[in-house]
Amino acid sequence: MKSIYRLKKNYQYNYVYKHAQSVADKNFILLYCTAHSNPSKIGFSVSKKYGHAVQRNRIRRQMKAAVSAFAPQIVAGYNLVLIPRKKEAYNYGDIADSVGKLLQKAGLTQ
RNA sequence: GAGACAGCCAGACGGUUGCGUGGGGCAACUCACGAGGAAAGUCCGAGCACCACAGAGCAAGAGUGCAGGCUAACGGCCUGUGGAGGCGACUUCAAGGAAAGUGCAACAGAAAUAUACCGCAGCUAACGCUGUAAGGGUGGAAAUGCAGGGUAAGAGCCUACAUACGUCUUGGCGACAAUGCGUACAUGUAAACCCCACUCGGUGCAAGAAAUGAGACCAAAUGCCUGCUCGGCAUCUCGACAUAUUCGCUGGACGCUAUUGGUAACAGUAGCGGUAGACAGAUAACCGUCCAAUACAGAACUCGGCUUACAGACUGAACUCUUAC
RNA sequence: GGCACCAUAGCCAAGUGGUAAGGCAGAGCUCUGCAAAAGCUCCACCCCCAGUCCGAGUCUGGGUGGUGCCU
Repeated sequence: MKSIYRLKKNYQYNYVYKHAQSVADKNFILLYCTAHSNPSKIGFSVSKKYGHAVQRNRIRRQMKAAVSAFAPQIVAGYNLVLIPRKKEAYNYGDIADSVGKLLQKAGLTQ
């Protein structure tokens, strides 16, 4: 997943947090709001409560891999933030399912 | 069979799809490299940068504390000395000074740095007086322990063996050790203040440098150098969505191997190697084979240590004890 | 990334190395016809592990968790 598809700045994250709509299931929370970005940009936020650095890096990489699988289908003009909910370890199949369902539920896939 | 010491590894190989940095190419694309022994804690020591070149004096504060060596330096390491532990191989210790001074030692106990409650012995008709510190009891600590002599009863009062201190000689670079002689006086606490010796300027890459935009304006004050006195330096403010851009940024007191010197830490010489550099921050997803199995854990300026976390293996010298033959 | 600070009962907290003050809350008892108020009593592994000391909440070292500041 190329870095141009990602949110970079703190103000971008703050904007999403303030203006976002959200959808969630037991695994993830997905925040999204309209923006002038084309294609859409996505950021990942993993809390320190989730675990130490190795665990946080692992869940972030798995989220990136799952999102990049859906990347061609995502509608342009949105900024997204994806946040994990569970504290236990994930397996990749569940992550991919959840992300796909959430994107569909939010109406962001073509 | 049970231990003791030293060291090393931290899954490997392959396939498909992807990520970061750098090189090549007009481009499509392609090639190379891509987290650790602790990257962690930030506990010490340095480099580097700015403050003045890191300064002078005074005061205060902080740290270290057996000896010799190693190191760029260190509070680190090595080899010893002494204490403590272990049958032993061996392990371990913030290990100067209590005779410079001050403070503290609750409760218990007769008495806590000075004493005589019970007791023992002598004298006395008795009250009591004198001598004593064997024994009892309290306490973490009560005038060195134990045996013999000695005595009215006792007591280093005397003697042997220990213990502690002082001192001569000898050995050792030294810490110190051994023998002899003398003494038995000095409670503990410095991880209480303190004394002695040595060391320490401050801030940390969010240090700092360059370039760019806007608005003021050339004056005597402001700021900084940890307190004071000197001495000195710099020179406006704001913004860029509180980390704009580029640099700092990775080749070093570097690593590995061999050899020489050294008990060792380490040092010298020769050869070989090229080893992340991001800025929302790169190692992932799926699968196959081997394996008994994969722990602790993710670089953010860089090194040397220390401390803490850690599954499972492996190696060395053949070191100690016990049992059997 | 760097630099500082804190941790004592459910909550707020005091605490010179020598028995852990106090307030609120909670539980029990007294009082009352029943309550409230009042009074009495109870409620602590001083964050954890080592060390120094005769003796650590306090002193020293290490760890855990939390808080603040630095452009």
